[in-house]
Amino acid sequence: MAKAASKVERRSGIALWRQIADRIRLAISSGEFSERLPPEMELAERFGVNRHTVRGAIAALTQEGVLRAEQGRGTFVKRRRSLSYPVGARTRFSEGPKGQARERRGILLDHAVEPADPRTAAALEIEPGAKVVRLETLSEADGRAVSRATSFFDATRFASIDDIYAESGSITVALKSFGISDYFRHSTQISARHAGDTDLADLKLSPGAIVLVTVYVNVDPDGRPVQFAETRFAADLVELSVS
Amino acid sequence: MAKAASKVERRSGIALWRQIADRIRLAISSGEFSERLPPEMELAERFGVNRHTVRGAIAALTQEGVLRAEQGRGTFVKRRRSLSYPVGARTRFSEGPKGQARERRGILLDHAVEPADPRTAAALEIEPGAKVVRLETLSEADGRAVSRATSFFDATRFASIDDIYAESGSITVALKSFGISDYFRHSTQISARHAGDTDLADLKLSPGAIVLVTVYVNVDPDGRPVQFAETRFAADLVELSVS
DNA sequence: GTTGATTTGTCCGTATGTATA
DNA sequence: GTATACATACGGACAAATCAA
Repeated sequence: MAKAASKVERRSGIALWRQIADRIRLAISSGEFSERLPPEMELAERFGVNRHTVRGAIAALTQEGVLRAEQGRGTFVKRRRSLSYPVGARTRFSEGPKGQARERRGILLDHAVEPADPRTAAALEIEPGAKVVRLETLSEADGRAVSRATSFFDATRFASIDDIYAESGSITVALKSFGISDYFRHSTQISARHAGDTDLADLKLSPGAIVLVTVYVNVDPDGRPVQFAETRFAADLVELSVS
Repeated sequence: MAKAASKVERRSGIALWRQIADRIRLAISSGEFSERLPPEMELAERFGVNRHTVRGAIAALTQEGVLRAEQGRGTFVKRRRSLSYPVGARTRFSEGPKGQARERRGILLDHAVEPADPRTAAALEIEPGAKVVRLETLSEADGRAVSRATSFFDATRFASIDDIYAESGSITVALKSFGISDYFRHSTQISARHAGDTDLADLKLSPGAIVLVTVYVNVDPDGRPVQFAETRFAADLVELSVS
């Protein structure tokens, strides 16, 4: 790839230090800065700004846990392996990040029984307005929040699925207790957008952060829909893998 | 979904008017504002800011082509359908957006023959440093730039593939002229990040925009890799569909 | 061990942009 | 439109830590 042209835009509504922070984060993820960052003066010259402005960007990234600055030595990139989640017919989150054996848990943030909106009803193949259970869940890997999900289940089939999820922290286990020993991913829609307020807070992201959004339906072996859900992944931590 | 909590953050490095512009864009894409925006005063109250700040946000979105303000009548949402691209074993871009029949074309921006870096060599199963053809391409649907791709081909097998792509605007057609009548998607990695400078320019995006990134290998019927590529989609225009 | 070069950390002051009233 | 408060960006200077000659 060509080296990035040093174009930071003024009066764009985004502070220079934040634009530069984003650029540095990008350069790290693209492997341009692998271990150590260039000195502040060099970065300032490259981006065409004052050294203090670069320091602002570095301070933000340090706060974010991306960088670690050491007086007199330099600024270093904190190593953070990216997680790869599989997406396909046999996708289930309990499998977690592919390959990497990691400590993983699901946390129930909130739950409610409510009437299904038209889109949810269509996905679950029930009457619009029929009662559904909504679960708001958070998934952590190695103590780091990686995804936030909103799931819907038919309330007549899966009453009190919230209790079982709260205990087990696993959709797979929860469904098993309702006699669903196996299930399949019917379809997955993938998009990306800026994180909203609640995701920003729950996933501990900084403003402007990106979430990878998957919207999907899981069906039982008979092809009956059991779960309609939207999962939002912190895009700087995970990638999705289709095979 | 719950109504968005009105929390715009100060001293976050992002001007309030831009945060609000992002929120409005989000509300539009989630269908909350489908046709007409609420009055400026109502928005100001909702986000907890001054009316002038909301006007700044609306001005930016109007400039961006998302909104259209009419004197005395209100502010209206310019309709823009989102494109859905399939991802799977039989994925090829010439199929284009699923379902929607649209005018679609591929444009060759640049090409070069160069030694393969280790990652490319591994993906194409050739010796590191062996010559590869690199194609930089842009895809448009209905005259709107939707994706930017960087592709690599083994230069000994696919010499002058650039010429054929430039003529046909299609990878499928180009490969066919080399005797590859059919091919399969071996694997796809999906991630999301802020658009870099060149993508910003080529896809005509505004700073801070998001790209959906797919990295993949296409193989011929014998399982031999033929193409290693990264495609970057404008995230506000497209979603990916795995089935 | 000393010196000098390099690099991050902190202080000053000033000008401009952003947001409110 | 005007006034006020605060955040952003710049420029310079110096202190503190590190490293190598």
